[in-house]
Amino acid sequence: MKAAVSNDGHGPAIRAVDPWGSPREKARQLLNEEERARLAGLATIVQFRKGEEIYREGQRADAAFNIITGVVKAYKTAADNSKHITAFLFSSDVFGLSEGGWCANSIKAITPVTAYRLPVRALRSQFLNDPGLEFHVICKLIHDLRQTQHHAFILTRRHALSKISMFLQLLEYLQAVRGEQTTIIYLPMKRSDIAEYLGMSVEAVSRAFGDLTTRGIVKSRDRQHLEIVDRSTFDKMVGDTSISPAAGSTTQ
Amino acid sequence: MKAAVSNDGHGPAIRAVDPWGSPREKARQLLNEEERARLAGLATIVQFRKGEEIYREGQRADAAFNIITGVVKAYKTAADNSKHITAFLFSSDVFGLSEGGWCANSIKAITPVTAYRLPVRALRSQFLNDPGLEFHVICKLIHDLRQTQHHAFILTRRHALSKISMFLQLLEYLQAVRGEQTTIIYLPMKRSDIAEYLGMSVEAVSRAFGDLTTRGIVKSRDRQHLEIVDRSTFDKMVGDTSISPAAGSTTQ
DNA sequence: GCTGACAATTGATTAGGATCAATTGTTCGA
DNA sequence: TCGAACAATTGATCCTAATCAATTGTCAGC
Repeated sequence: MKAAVSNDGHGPAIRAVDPWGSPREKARQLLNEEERARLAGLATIVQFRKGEEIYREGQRADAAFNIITGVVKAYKTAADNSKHITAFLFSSDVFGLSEGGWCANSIKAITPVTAYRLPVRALRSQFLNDPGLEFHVICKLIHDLRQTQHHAFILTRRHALSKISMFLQLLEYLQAVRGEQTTIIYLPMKRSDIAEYLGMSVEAVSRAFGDLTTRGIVKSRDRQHLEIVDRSTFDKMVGDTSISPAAGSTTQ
Repeated sequence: MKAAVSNDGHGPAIRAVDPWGSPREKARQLLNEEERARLAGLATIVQFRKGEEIYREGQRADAAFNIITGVVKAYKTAADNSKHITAFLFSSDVFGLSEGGWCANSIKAITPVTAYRLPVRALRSQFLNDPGLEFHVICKLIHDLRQTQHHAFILTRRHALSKISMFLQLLEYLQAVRGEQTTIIYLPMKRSDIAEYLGMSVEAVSRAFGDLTTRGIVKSRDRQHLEIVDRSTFDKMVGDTSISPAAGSTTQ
């Protein structure tokens, strides 16, 4: 299986301020190398096409997935058929871990995706043998909770520019902890996905990107790749009312 | 210790729609009765005055708390000194459970509070003896995650009325799962707390309550107690674009 | 009961985003 | 390569909530 990302925190070029505290980002990955190895035999590799729905909210969850490459969105569908995106998930993120055995979110691939598929039955038996696994689940949950709290905080921002800036900061940060380059921010998702994640209209998203570009704060190669050129102004947009970093991770 | 709330789900008068799936609300309580009993000797009972800060974000977390009576708010302070309230916690809620050993949020009593105080050292040793405890932590985390996701969803609502209605629905629901009456909704927190929780101005909060009253949807005894009199209209305000319920609880 | 500090409401104005509508840009399969 | 379906942008208008400002209401301590 793919080796755990070597960057376990204070890697080379993490420009992005850590909004959630010390980058204990291994938590994002459910398993460490040893456990991955132990589960390797049980896992199969699966592929999904771009746009493919991996599972639907309310469905029986019969397997958990561990993304190898690609990006996925997790969302809930409201009564009026509008969507609320709860998270974007990237390589080595885990999803489908269910408590009750049902999916709380729908999951859809927004790029082609390769992933390890772990049947819950196998996972369950592994749980009985390996008590340390529970600890990793706890870490993963704490990580998700922290992420979701940060998401909620972004959603409280009044201005479109503020939301978009914080979103870019988030993507940059996630690239950093994945050990990827951070000069160019990769936006695999559609503008409408961003809108649904940030609770704003597509038009507002578009205009916010336009503003950032016009003001010379960012420069975009194409729709999906963008670079922050005026860092200090950018930081001001974000940091204006950004949350003060917490040292650790806590439930509540 | 106080016995676990008898209502473990399908109690008598849960009018409120469950926005998060099956009411597996025991998860809110970290410990079951047996475990409470086992920890009883280690716990001390502590009291906090209204307005008292129980601990501050970034502080070392040397104890976890289990609320007996009273209400508490968890919040983060932004750089510009503005506050973002992440959660309101009620009786039998747990807080202060930390992974890294540091608090991620500040906690302040918004009413007089009585709570069990569990030193982390005692808790830690208990963890070694009792493997089932980890499972309860997982349940608690899943519960918190679900709550926070719902909070994020509320924050995406465009209209003040929608946010306030969903907030009232949430309070009503929480009263129901705590086994309290649900005809009158108790609002222990200040308007400014609600504003900080919902990402809106105090004035907007005030006007939204005014609107609901004027339209005859709610009736308020006093600042802190309010009753929903026109249920169908109320449900329409909420359900307009409310999220469809999920059957279970899942991470992502 | 008074009084001062704080909480909540109410009013007027304004700024920002939602919405509607139309255009341009992109992608992918025939 | 072309064209159709979808994605993104741009423009104009409307509407809501933020903001500023002033008033009223509430409560704790004297």
